[in-house]
Amino acid sequence: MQEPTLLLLTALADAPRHGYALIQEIDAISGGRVRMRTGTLYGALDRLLQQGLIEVDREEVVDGRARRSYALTGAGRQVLAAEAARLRAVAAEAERRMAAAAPKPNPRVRVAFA
Amino acid sequence: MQEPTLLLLTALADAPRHGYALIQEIDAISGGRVRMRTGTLYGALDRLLQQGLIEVDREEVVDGRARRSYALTGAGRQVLAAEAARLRAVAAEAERRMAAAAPKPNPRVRVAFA
DNA sequence: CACCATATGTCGGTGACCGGTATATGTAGT
DNA sequence: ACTACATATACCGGTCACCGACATATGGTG
Repeated sequence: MQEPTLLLLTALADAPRHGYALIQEIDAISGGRVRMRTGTLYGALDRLLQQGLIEVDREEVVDGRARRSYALTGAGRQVLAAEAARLRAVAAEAERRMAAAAPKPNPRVRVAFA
Repeated sequence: MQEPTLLLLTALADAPRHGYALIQEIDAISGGRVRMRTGTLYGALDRLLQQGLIEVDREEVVDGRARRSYALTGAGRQVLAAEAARLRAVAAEAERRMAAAAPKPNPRVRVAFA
């Protein structure tokens, strides 16, 4: 699972959203860092639908424009939770190791936890 | 940056290591979940060397076997720190949103933190 | 003698992602 | 009236990280 896909699931975690809203939501979540392309989005949506991690919530027509909104499934929620836990673990390990490296520690600076 | 590459940098975060040791280290870090292939490893090492995130630490011959160890550069350390922070942020956002969803909250169960 | 651990490396295939393009309507600016 | 932008969905070709398999070589174990 790559970052765009993860952000997609994250953007669906609190409420169902349609494609274009997901692009904007991911832009906001990432602080403008990730601008999801439509090619990535709809490819990812197809893949996630096929994997059963998301489902079509409803289809409607607003102002003459078709709009299809997607929702996380139970499986999707489980996968997202697992993925989030895994990311936290890897981030923690990376930070722990970087702190453990310290070839020339400054004796005036102490950390509160080991 | 994908997970194998991130784990590679993480495995180098506390001390220099050679290729085969990195495979074992990543196996250990991930709790056996990620078994890095040599194809992935040496490809990633070449890429990271080219990007200046790692460097060759030393080359030696042990028991008739060549051994080349790699070390994180300053740039690599910065990138790893940034990546770790980013992952923690995404994981936190995903968990926050999943908690915020709660369509049918059980009133007997309360969370300690909001 | 076979097998596994150690150790480095190449090569072809796959698949997620990117960038560009296409289509269509409503709104705001000039 | 024309242009540009926001909204909205969708396809397609290219790239590149990763995977799986294979190749090579030595030392230790059953």
